[in-house]
Amino acid sequence: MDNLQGFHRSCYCGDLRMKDVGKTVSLCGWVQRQRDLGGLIFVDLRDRTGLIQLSFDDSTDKAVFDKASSLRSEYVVAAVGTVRERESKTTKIPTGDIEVYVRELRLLARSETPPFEIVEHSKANDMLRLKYRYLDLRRPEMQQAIATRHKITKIARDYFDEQGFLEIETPILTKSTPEGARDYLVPSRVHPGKFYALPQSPQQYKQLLMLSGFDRYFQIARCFRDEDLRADRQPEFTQIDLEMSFVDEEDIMTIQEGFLKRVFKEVLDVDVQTPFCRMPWQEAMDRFGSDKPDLRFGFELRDISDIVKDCGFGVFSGPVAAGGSVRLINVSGHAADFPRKKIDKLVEFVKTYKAKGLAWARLVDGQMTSSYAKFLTQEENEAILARAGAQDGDLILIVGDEKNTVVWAALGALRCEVARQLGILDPRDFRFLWVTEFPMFEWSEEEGRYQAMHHPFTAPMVEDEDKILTDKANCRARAYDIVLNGTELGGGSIRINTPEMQEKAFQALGISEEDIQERFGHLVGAFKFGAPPHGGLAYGLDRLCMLMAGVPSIRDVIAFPKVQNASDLMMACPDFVDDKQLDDLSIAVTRREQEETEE
RNA sequence: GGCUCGGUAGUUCAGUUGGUUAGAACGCCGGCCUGUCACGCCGGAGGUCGAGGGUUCAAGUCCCUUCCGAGUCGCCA
Repeated sequence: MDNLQGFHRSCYCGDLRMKDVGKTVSLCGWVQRQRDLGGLIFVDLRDRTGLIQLSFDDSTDKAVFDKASSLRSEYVVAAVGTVRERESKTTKIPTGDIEVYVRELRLLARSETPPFEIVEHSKANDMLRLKYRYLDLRRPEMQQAIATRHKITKIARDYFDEQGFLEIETPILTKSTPEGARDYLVPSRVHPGKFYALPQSPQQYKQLLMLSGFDRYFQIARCFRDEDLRADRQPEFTQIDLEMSFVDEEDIMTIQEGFLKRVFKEVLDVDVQTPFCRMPWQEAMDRFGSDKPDLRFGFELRDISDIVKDCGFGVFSGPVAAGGSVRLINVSGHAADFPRKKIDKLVEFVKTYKAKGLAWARLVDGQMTSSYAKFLTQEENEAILARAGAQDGDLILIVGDEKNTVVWAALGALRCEVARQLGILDPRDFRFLWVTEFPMFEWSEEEGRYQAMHHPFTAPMVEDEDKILTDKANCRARAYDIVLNGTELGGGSIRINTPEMQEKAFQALGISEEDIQERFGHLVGAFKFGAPPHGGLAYGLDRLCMLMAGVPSIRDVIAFPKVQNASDLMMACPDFVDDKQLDDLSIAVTRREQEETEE
């Protein structure tokens, strides 16, 4: 085994080109592949910039040649040699016109055969890749994704700095706030029985920073939520978190549009048009069945409750009578893409959203086949088709339910599902949208009370202020989400800045005076000392990176992500700890998973 | 917590109505080879079929339980 003494890298592998022919270069990296042709050896050397071919032949020093002969995949080497034009070129790699004819070779580390090949477009399954994440990260697409993430955070820092924002760190050890997601708790030796919580977001700190006069704050903030995972949800994730004083919604949105425009231009060379489209929450639900609509395609929802409310078909008239609705989407021009079998699958699909079923009509060659038409009058059928704007070749899909939330959820998801199945979603087509005028409150079936839809510090819309106690269902908030292609990229609001309004908001949520003091006393107390009008926003950085990198999961843009049960396969954590540690923390464990019996 | 899908050489997969010694490709090891780049040619090693239990003369295959992974509903102020 050799060492690096006296060796200094002169350049990276992937940067070399024809213009470098004749130069002597010193390179380091991993052996991608060795091809031993007998009297001639080729080695593809890889670093984070790409591949370069090293060559060795009968003019090579015997000891160097023999060392090259012993190289295997993922060995770490350093080489000194001359860049020369290849005898036979390839366009498969950017450095395919040249090679480095090696005169000095150092073997710095051997490698066992890796558990999967370190190649682009790896077919190895997720479990294996995550267990050996350090090897997975060697692959070019992972290197690119992590580099893209770096660029995005770099631009965020530059941009917000230029806009006068201060980056301020807030505590990781903080206070549990039972509203919202479950907290990760952290015990402390010096406080038996008491716990810190890891922050779900720096929300209260950043509002206090506004009160302190910092005016414009931002932070690349790690956040923690002990909830179940999804492709776009990890238990620890990163927000680009920001807050501004003396602003309204427009000020905040304008700043964000500037940021997103710049980040898309500099990272992807994509020009996004500003200002972005804006849409009240109610319109988003009525047209798309979702508060994060994907605007890359149509198939918008249409309400047909008025047409079917008195019809003889209980599946339609029932929901309307019960206060719900019947709505449809027209998968225009795609009836031929959805034969009966595929429609049957769609029926099962909507059932996962609690819809009881899916009525449908296909218009093919002037003929309508339908699951429901025979139960309705000709006038009703014609009215439905007219409402759908139906033409030959269209597929109409209808969901009715006594709860509008079910209709929206089912059809909202269905329009995305059919678009996905049709393959019409272009990942390079970026459609931004601000969703505004969110409801202030949301009815919780589980709790049997209204809960804050955003968080309890969100200001009500000025014209709805008097509804906060009297008409909760129709009280709208000064909250906004930034949505991109069906993904909620971020959200924020104008906050309450007076103790009077904050008290009203807590009252509306049914939080007792005692609870207010105990849980939010610090914030309420602070607001007595002159809080400026303020508001802000937080991006899900991981989601932004995911969409910009064009990958299907935020795991692909996080160096060391966790799997669905929130464990880390590489580090094998969480894990049991010594009784001594528990004793120091005054913690008694009452329930534990089956510990694997070893030996 | 629910639903759906998956787990077979190092890897990616195939494996028929339950029936001989569980196959292929890539990778790996050895040999040969001077222009390869998915190098080529010859030879070789490599399996607790996720785990446990059951049915059966016989289980990778059927049944039950369980573990692990993915997607999703609930959940995510």
